[in-house]
Amino acid sequence: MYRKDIPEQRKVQLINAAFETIGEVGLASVTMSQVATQAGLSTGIVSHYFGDKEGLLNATMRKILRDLYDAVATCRAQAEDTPRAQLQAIIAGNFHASQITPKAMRTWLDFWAASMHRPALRRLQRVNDHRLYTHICCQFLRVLPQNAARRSARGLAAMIDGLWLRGSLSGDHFDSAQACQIAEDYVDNILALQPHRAH
Amino acid sequence: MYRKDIPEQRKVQLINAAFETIGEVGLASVTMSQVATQAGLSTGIVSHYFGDKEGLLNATMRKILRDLYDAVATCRAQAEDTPRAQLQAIIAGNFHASQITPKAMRTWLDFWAASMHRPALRRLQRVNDHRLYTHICCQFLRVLPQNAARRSARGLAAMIDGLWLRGSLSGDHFDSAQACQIAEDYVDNILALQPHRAH
Amino acid sequence: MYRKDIPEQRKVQLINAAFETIGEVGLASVTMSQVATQAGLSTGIVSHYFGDKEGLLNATMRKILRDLYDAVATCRAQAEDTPRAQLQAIIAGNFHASQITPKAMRTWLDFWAASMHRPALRRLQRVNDHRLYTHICCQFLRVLPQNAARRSARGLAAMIDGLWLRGSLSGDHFDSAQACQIAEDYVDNILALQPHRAH
Amino acid sequence: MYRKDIPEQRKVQLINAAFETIGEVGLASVTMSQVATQAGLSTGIVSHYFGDKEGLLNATMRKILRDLYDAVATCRAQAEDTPRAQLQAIIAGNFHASQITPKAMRTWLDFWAASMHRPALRRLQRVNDHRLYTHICCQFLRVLPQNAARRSARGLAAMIDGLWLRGSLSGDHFDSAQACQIAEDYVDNILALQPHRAH
DNA sequence: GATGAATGAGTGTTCATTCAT
DNA sequence: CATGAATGAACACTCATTCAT
Repeated sequence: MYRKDIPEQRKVQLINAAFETIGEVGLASVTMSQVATQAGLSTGIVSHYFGDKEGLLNATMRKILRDLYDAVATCRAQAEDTPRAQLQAIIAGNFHASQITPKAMRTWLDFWAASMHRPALRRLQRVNDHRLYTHICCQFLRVLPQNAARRSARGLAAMIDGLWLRGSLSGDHFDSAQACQIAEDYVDNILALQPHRAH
Repeated sequence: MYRKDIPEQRKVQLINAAFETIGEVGLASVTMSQVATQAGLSTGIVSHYFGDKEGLLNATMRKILRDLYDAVATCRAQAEDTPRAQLQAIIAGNFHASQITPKAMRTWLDFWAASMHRPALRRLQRVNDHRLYTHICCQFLRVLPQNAARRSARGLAAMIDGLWLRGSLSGDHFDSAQACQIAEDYVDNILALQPHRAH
Repeated sequence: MYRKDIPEQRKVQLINAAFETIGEVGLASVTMSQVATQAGLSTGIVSHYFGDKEGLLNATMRKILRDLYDAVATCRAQAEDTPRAQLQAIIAGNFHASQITPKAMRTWLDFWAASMHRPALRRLQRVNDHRLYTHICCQFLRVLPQNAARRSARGLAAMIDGLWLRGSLSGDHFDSAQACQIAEDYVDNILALQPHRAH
Repeated sequence: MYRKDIPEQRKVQLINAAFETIGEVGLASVTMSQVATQAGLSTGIVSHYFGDKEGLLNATMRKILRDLYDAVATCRAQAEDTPRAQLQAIIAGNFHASQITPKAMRTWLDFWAASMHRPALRRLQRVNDHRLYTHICCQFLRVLPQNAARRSARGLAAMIDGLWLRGSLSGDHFDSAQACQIAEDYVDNILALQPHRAH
């Protein structure tokens, strides 16, 4: 059991190194040697554990998605179980401190663009996208009819991604509070216009 | 005048070829030979006209931004000069048929990601981003106080980019009408909640 | 006759441009476009007049050798016809102002090295080398027995080329007076040791 | 210790291959593939060990200079410690069998010409040139006043380089004995004219 | 005669991948 | 298990040369 965990540790080590390195130099210019060096390991080890470069990138993207999922899940667990609170938690989770560092945002965007051309990444990306939509939609369905809920969910998901996308361009500081405020206003406007079916 | 236009023709030819090829294989894997072949020209010609690969990519991105600008400008010119109509025109322009083909959307996203790591592209991207925000903000300012106008402009810009970003993932069909609907609802909700300073 | 001289003018123009450009960037990195630009002409013209690059380089080397020959011939014509005076004139001609500019020295050396690998240039170089030796030898033969004259001629020719070679390395300033002094001392020592057969 | 020496072996292997190949085709036309093939290795390995072409050329020039230094040092070690014997040893070392093969001479000259345009090579060349001068000057200073010693040192250094330079042009055979004779005569003439301060 | 747009072979260099140790 | 030396295909880019105008 002790020895069996070494491989797993190596993988984690390499995935973290990949995340760091991609954040620094970009997905387009990252090399396997850079990742190995960052991890303090030898060049051959990457192929040894992940087969090839694509394997490492897939694993890295999975880690990133999981981190986002965890951030959102933590926020939601701490929030009340009302639609408004849950939606605010989802928003807050997506703009969680761990998700809005320049490095994280650049990496995110790099993977998003890469997923256009790499089927394996695309599948991961789609699952994730759909999850955000579904979670939002579930909450809206508690207070809106289906069509309105779906439209609102699409709108909120787009707004979250759009705020993040535009923020990624600025470079150093992402105004998380402002982003949350704008997204929450959107939610509040929608809820305010509804007949009082909920809470 | 006849001879002097040949270079310009070649440049356009190559930029179009670059756009096509990037749309097919992605910015990360496009090669200069591929572009040259697509343009029906020899490999050396690209460096001859654009200096190097970066020069061609910059020119290609400029073309893409100009195309979007033209689409938006055309829509706005055909709309009435009320805030609501102009905002709808901006939305419609951003989801214009020429902008939502899978190829165009993939290319857009590729360039966005690349602009994180290439200063020249970043500058272009920033100018463009700011322009969308400014145009929207101008219209909101006609009916909203400054702070509200700014917040709404950020929200709408984010929503437009987010709808487009999420749509780029789907692959084949982008539901332009639905996207417009969601963005217009956002605008209408904002305008509806305002004291009746405008129309 | 007027029109027939235009081609000749063009050739001279191009050869001068080649000399200038090689002096600046070196024989190894000079391109035909650079030469054409320096001459204020089009790129195609070089092949038109000289066939190919090698043709231009051969012509350029010929010009350089002729310039040196002229410098030496001028000096010799102005000197008395004694062995010592003639040898001093040969020395002076080789270190003539036109021959010891950094540009001229670099170009010289570049052509010398190139002549190791290009038969056409090698032939030119050999003719020139032999001419320096012969001229010197002729003068020594007036005062020395054949063997001694030959040895001395080889020595003086080597010293002249060596002074020039070592001077070419310094970069900006070649101490012409010092070089002449050293070479003349060599001549004087040889003549001083001889039985007084001459003057 | 066994594994650590492999890189060093490869470097030596590649430097030798570079020397051989440059001797055959010239510095101007040598390609990295040619060197790699000559060394029996793959093309990528050169960049792996020397960074780029310039790195390999610098290393190759260093090797050449070191070889000359060793040849001179060996000759001097075997000679008596009198000025005349030491100067003869320096002359002999410069015309040592290993230094006067056509290949070696061509390569030398190629590097000398290249050093005009490449700062890194120029530095090496200057150090080497100065060393020859200094060694000679030290010996002359034992029997001549400072000014005369310096002038004589410049003369002898020039003569050595000039003999070698002119010899490089001949192609196949360099008459080492004749070259030594001429240079030694120069030394003897200088020493003979001196008041009898030395041996 | 003269142009300069176009070619395409050839270069240095990078890097994922392999495999003997 | 792990290493890192070695590979070689692929790339961007250069430039002498050609040829339609």
